[in-house]
Amino acid sequence: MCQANSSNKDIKTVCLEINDNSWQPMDQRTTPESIKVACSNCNLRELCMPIGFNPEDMQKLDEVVATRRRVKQGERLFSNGDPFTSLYAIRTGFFKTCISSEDGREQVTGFQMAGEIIGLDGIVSDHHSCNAVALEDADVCVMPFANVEELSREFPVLQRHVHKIMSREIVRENSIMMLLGNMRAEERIAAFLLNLVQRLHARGFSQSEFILRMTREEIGSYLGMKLETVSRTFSKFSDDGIIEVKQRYVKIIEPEALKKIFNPQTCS
Amino acid sequence: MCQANSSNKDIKTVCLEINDNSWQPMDQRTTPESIKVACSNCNLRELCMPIGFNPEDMQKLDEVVATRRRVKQGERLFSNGDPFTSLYAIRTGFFKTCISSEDGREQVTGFQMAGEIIGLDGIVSDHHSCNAVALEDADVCVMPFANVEELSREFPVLQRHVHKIMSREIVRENSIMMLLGNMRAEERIAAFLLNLVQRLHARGFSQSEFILRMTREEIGSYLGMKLETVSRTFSKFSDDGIIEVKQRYVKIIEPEALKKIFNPQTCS
DNA sequence: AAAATTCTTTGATGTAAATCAAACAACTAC
DNA sequence: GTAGTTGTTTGATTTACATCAAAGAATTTT
Repeated sequence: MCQANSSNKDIKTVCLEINDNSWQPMDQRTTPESIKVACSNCNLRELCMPIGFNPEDMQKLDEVVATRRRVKQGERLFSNGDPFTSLYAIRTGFFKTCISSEDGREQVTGFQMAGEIIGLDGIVSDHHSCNAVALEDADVCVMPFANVEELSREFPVLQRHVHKIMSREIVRENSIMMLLGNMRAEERIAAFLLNLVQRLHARGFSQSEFILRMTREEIGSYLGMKLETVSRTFSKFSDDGIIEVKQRYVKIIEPEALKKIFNPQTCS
Repeated sequence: MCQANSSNKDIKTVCLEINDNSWQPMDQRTTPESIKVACSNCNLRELCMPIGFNPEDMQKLDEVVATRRRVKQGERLFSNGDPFTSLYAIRTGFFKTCISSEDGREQVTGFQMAGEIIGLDGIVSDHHSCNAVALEDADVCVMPFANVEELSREFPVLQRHVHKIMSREIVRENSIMMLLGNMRAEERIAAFLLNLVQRLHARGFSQSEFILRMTREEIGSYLGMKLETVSRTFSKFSDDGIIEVKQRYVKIIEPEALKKIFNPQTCS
């Protein structure tokens, strides 16, 4: 979730800004695990919580979050088969969710960043059906699903919000199906980059440059292609002057060109 | 949704059985549109509604369904861009949902049969983001989403049920992503056939034979392959003695062989 | 019943992406 | 700092599936 603005120095700065929790009351600063935190004064509130609450309702809404949990890079927030108890709101960090077939093939089903909700897969069977892996050190708000449901019954605006989050995930996956079923490698990569930069921009990062949190292999798994093809496509875009790539650093030079590749129709 | 048991004659018989509504009270028999119907005495209740209601609660639950609506083969229940108002429970018939990119490429995102819920895509933006097309004459229960949400607040078991339905859809789409991203043509077709027959069997149809409601092209669109490849794969399975195919009629001769193709690991 | 349309099958050929392979860059551990 | 590990790039070759094409069923229209 740390994004470059122009140089390596800037990367660090931005990371500090978003990870820094010194603006929070002392009793909410980071300690080992399980710290009671409040949505009411979280700067990500408008991303993961409904808007339009009056102050006293907002206070009640804080009850939805039980604790906070740190997940180190490479560790799992939950795994396939784990009992489902909670949804998780990402405060900082970056996750991938993935499933694997019995014969070991892995499919990345999504990349999630701050303000996004993770764990919806577990509701249907009371067990998680995917793994959620932190791609960088992360910090999540643990929302026991019983709390979510109870408060949803009390607050229609929260209820609607929960429904929208689930519906959004369904719609997102629909568009991934379109990507996987109908698009060629260049179109997939263009769509991927545009989606990523759009979400990052909504979180206050640059519209043009960022640091990838995932490997070429993980991108390929998400987009249904091999890591070599991901790498070649990046190189191709770079040769064409559409993007600048240096390992995990990406700068979008010609966003319109990317949009045109993704969707030949709408753009000119 | 009408499935053969052994001959064309049987197909008609089964269709009649499931479409026949003479068991219903006179005032609920089919007329042009908008007939009040009750979940409490619907034979699909256990598929689309939560179980474990006591009789008086069940009565209240009937309020979730406002009307019924007939959709003729080829017609749409809703289209991309339509305002979202309701979820639909399929009583009879068979649907596909699909999205299309601006340049006209179509992606089938699902096939839905009796007892399944359709329309969840519309919640997030208050507008539908896909088309729902009847692949055969269909009859759906219209459930205004406002009713669903209101009753959900009153009945936790209904609330949980709605959440599970949405989560199930997310998990289904996850597995389609695995299919599209990692599997070869034969594996996709094997998975498709096994899934279809399993759902049909849960509805009282044969475990081994059925009539496809969709074209080769629609199957291909769902599975990310061309209609010729679908046809060739069917022919291959037929040559191998795994299935019997004659146009839309399919009989599964060797279910274990299909499972083995779908998942080389778990089976023998 | 004939004609038109839609859907399916099968064959021949082409191609985008996978696979195989090797060098190189970056990061981690000692 | 060096060795080992992990991730990335690029080239050569292969392949699964797409594309093109044409004939044959099945269904619908007239």
